[in-house]
Amino acid sequence: MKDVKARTVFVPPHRERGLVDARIAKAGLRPTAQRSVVYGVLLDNAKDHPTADEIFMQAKTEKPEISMATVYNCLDALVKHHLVKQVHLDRAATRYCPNMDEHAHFLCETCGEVWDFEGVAKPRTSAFRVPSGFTVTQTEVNMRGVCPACAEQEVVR
Amino acid sequence: MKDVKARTVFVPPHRERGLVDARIAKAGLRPTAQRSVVYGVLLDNAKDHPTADEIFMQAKTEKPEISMATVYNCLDALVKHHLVKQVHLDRAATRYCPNMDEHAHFLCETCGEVWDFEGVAKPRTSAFRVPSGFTVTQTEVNMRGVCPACAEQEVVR
DNA sequence: AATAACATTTAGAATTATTCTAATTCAGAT
DNA sequence: ATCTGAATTAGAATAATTCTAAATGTTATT
Repeated sequence: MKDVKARTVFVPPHRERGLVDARIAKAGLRPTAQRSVVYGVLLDNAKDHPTADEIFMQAKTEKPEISMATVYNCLDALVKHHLVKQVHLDRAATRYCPNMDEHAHFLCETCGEVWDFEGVAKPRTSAFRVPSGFTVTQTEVNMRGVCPACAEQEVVR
Repeated sequence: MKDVKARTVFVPPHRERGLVDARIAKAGLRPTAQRSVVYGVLLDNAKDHPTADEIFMQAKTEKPEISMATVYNCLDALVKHHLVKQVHLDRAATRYCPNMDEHAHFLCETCGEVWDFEGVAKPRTSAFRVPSGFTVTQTEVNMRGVCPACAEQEVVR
């Protein structure tokens, strides 16, 4: 539904050398070349919520030998170490999100684009009534509807 | 991870004949035999959040000729007509939920059981900050953690 | 009641995302 | 240098879902 933009092979300027590795190390993971590339790609395309396959295609431009299995391995490791979140919006491929701040996801049902909605209620807020005895470690809020651009289109049509 | 209990072929007493069909019709769908069985199975096992496959297996006990494709067709139709919700908790098979009241889902990461948490904030509440221009038609709240039973086990171990 | 038009169901093939496997490579410790 | 365990790799395997084309069922029309 969406294409990852083409890009030259060198590391983008805003992805500072070492910063990515430092974050990976701090999370308790060994910063291998593959993990750095995968996490870097994700940080560069945070707003796109790419799928494993999209990440794979992009990662290959930086590291042509990387394999799909490795992308999955890396993503799993990053998820397990709380650097990345999985987003499950529909039957389609899992999307990945490096924004660990509290936020919701919005899927436009017309164009398929995914958006971040910042500042939703924290899980501990009174808004959520968690029965006693349950321990909640993660909360995912997914919305669906129509984005402004598609709503505009609809009016015109 | 979970088994649908075996059951005899006759329609369970609490699933009143006609009620299921009436609901389907009211939603704007023709109440075919297959749709009634699928929706009926779902209503009977609402708390289980069954997958398409689990629904298929159960539906076969009532209607042995039913096919998997039909189960998917029926579920899609029921979802489209707002009688049933899809639940996307993880990479695994989509689960289906006939409880259309506002509620959240909780996945126990230890036992895989899914629970309904009633009474969460409605999407329009101030808890969710939806940027202007976006129309939200549906909100899904998914939590994960440990359920009371599994927490108990952990202490014992 | 017969027919046409259309929707639904069916079995099985096809697709797609993800996981698994076994061999290889790599990094850090000795 | 060498050992050891972790990470990576290609490709096969699996599992959920979708697609396809034929058959069946339903409704509206005559």
